[in-house]
Amino acid sequence: MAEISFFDRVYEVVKQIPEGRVTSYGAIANFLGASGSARMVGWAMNNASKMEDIPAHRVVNRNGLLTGKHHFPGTRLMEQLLEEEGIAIKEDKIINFQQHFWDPSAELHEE
DNA sequence: TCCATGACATCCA
DNA sequence: CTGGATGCCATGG
Repeated sequence: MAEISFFDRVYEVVKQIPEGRVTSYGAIANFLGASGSARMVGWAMNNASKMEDIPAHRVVNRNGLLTGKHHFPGTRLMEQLLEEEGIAIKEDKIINFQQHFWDPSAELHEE
């Protein structure tokens, strides 16, 4: 019965990421109150890869590095999508990552 | 129940 | 900078 999994939490947050913005796995994990379980966030994204409503390309690691680009179909799809939103990519990492960074715990709030 | 894996984060050499 | 090791939590076999 509608048991809310950790993934669902991640999906909700990721889906709320505005365009031209990005966030980190740790930030989401932290927002969920599970700082350290950032792996779960990434894993959730793996499952989210099949979700069309999950802009996983807006989720990167804390370095702003496109660690998950290898999981996208194609080689440059992730960075391409980000560039489409106005985010510059250099060497698989986001330029001015801090500038595009979107902190859910700062912009969002508990349900 | 135990073991292995995972799109991370952080520390140390 | 690179590589190895540890922690953290959840899922699957």
